[in-house]
Amino acid sequence: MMREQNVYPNAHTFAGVFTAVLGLRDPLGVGKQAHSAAVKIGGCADVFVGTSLLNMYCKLGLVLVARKVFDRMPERNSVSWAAMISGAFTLPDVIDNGKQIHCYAIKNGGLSVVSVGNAVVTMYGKCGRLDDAVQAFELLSNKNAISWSAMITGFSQSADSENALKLFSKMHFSGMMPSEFTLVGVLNACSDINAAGEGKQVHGYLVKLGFESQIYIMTALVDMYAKSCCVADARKGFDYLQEPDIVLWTSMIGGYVQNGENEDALILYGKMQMGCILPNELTMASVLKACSSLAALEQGKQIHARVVKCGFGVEVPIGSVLSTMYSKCGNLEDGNIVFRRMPVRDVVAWNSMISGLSQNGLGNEALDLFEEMRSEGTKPDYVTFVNILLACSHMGLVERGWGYFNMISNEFGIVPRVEHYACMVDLLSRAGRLKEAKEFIESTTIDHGLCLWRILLSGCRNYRDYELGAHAGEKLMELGSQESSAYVLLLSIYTVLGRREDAERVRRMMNLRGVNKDPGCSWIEMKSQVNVFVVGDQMHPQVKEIRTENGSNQGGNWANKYGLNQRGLEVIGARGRWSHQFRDVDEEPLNLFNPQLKILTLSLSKMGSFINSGTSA
DNA sequence: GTAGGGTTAG
Repeated sequence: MMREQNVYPNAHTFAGVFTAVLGLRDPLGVGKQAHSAAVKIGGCADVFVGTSLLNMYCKLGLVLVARKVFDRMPERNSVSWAAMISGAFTLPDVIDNGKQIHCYAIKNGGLSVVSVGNAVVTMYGKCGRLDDAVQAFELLSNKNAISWSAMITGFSQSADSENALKLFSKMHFSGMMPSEFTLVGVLNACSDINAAGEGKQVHGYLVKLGFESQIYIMTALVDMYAKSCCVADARKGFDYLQEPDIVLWTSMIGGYVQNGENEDALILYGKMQMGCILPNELTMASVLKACSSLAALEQGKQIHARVVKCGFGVEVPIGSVLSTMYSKCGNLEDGNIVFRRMPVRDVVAWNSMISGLSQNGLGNEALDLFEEMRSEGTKPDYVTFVNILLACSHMGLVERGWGYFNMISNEFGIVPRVEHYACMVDLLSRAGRLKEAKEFIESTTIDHGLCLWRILLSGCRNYRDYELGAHAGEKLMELGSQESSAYVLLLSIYTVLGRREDAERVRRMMNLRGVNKDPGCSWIEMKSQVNVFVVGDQMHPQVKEIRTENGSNQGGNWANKYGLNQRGLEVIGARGRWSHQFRDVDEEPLNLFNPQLKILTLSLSKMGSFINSGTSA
């Protein structure tokens, strides 16, 4: 408005602008614009303006940029120094210095001032020093809502959600009214432990207090429902607010992705673009993940183009998901290019590329990359080992697999998870060492529910070990499995063995437990069209070519091009699996009226037009 | 003093 009225800003106007942008939702873009405008009129030479600018960059986490500004300042005052110093602290510095300041405050009676005490609680909470935070919290003689919120948020941010909830209930009974900050902390705690029940109670409570139109609260609420697998409830919350901001859009899109509703995620993204809402890096990461899960290469490329247009680059997290997206679509070269171009590669980025290689059948390369990762000093995490063990599994490297399995705890001090045990059972089963796999399952004390037996069962199917298969199948039934494939397999085993009574028992159990047989299906995108294949499917217009040309050894045949195997059902890459959803057990009459399939094909075509219209602009 | 993200999976 000021500029509309032809009043030109002077240097000091910009100082105000730099401070004001920090309150915006997407401060960096506006801040950078203001920065270059200020440079044009030479405003940054002013100590006051320069200090506001470096303060802005510090608050946005861009300490190096702030340092550049600082170094170029012709004049600095105590505020500039303070801003630069506080911006440059790293976490260990903060803890050490925070402790000193804490002592200083105690000595000088500062803690009797509640705001100082609250700051201490917040500081310890943010650093994950919960014991210290609790101590500081309990020492507060007169706690206000901020004190309670600080402590609750501290718990929930340090993944101690149970204590967050306990403290919230204590706060409630003490008669203290919660603020929006309290409720955001509590909702995050609920989503962290998947406590939809508690989350709903908090939801009811906050409606009573009239907080439901507050955008921070609604975002936390949407996230809570999405993380508790109540994506429809999340959507209700999203629709409730008339003007969702980019964070709320991103939460909802991400909520769909987390729940595997990738088509809905892309449709919502299309809608967002129609509303001319600008995405940010986090939005793009979620949307790309949706493309990656769908193996929708064309959509993914378009969104990649948009990422470039927005100037987002291939930093974490976009780089990781882009690399995954290309690898999952069988385009390892581009996946690798993205990976190599990432300026900083964290453990997730390495994991992406390792899994890309292993999924495409390049297990040795995956293991080499793991070594490269270690030599570059990146510490592997538990996902790294899942990928490594899967690579061993694909190549049948049993002994090396054992080596890596032991390495998890021995060399890296990571407690092996169910996933690692599952990989080992998979590795042993695929290698035909079924007895060993069974002994491994029986020897472990880890709480694996059903999954290890299920993996062994499919291994037994591949090697036609009926006896062991029946054992695994019975275990699954005994443990109350709801999965149709286990029952179907067990049924066919007993049929083959002629054990009619047992077969009949399995059938009765299926009816009793209401286990349904869903046909397996896969899909692949070719030239912007999604081809869906269902078990026993003869409906594809080119099904003849798909079925007959496959199996012949001519180079570049349909099998390689379309990634279909002989049965024409399972989507496989040229050198391995990709985009494969369900594997079928026995041939089942085809149900093309399965509502899920309809949704899949229809929504993909719809969303194509949304996205095209969005990116061609 | 508050909200959203990427890597695994039979």
